[in-house]
Amino acid sequence: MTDPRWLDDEEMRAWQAFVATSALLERRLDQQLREDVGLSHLQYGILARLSLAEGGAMRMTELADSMLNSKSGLTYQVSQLEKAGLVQRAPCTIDVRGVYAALTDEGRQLMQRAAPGHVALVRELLIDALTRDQLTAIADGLGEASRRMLAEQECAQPTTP
Amino acid sequence: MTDPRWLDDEEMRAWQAFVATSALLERRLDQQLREDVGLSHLQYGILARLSLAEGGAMRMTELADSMLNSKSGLTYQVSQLEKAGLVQRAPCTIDVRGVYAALTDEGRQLMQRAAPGHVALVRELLIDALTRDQLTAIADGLGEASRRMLAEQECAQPTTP
DNA sequence: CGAAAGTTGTTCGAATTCGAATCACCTGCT
DNA sequence: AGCAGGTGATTCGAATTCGAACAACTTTCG
Repeated sequence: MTDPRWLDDEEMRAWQAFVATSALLERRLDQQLREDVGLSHLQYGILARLSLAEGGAMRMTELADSMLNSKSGLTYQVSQLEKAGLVQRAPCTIDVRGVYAALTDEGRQLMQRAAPGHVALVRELLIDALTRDQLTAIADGLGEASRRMLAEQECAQPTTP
Repeated sequence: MTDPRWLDDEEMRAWQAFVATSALLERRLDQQLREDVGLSHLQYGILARLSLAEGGAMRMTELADSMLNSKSGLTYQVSQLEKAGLVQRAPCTIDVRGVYAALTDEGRQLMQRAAPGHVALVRELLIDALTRDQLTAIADGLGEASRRMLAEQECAQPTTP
């Protein structure tokens, strides 16, 4: 536990830019989605993930894992979305404990209304601020970073003495 | 409001990498700080910001603006930090309404204990996953993006007819 | 001066988050 | 079969978040 390598100027610049962008972007996207279609960014994320899934439905845990969220947080949000008629729960036949969250027609329609504006804002605030080279560097670099974190997460090997 | 330019593969790859990294990193840093020194990432951020300030003190609004946080959120967190003895409020002599949040000795000491581990984790999870070129691209690209968002924010020109 | 308008920080209520505990159920092993 | 341990989803309480409303003060300008 010696003195760790501090961040040099360039590293600090990258780190601060990353944190600032992350915070500002999250706030803006959330705000726009709210006044646009009445969804939080997280709720949009859930619906978006479901849109991509086979049949517009996923098991709760699978959905929770694919999002940032904890399982209890997902239970709450899916309940909210269900109240709003955008998602419907369905029992799982293979495993009685299991629950599917399935996109409703209304949910799909809302996504079609929400997506263009959302994508446009992502483009305006982030993508269009980047050169093509920067875009590639970010895709590669952050892709690698997130892959590492995800891989680490799955190594929960129990050491049973 | 025609069909907006969708994201192409490369853009999508960058966007997803960014979102994933942002979420995973935030979670990990928060978790480590909590078990290391009992601070949330936000609280650490507040103390870090104060450390850099002249005399270890800042006005509440200035502090709130420099962080992501809303003013009410800051009031809450500073109260928490004050309870923990890491920060102390002080009245502002120039403006009676004003309040300074000032780092205490204890707060400064805690930061000295917290910083090395925090920096080490930032390095491990993000910095060390990037090549030097990627680091520079991120610093430049995301720096530009965050600068644009901040600039936009300050243009709240009232249109008084 | 002195009223109108803007700032500053806090308080309030509602919504959201998390982790721990819980209950019901599946799986593997003997 | 039957038990031990693991898994899936929910519920609960505590902590945190936000925006709107507020009170106190400052600034601006006629």
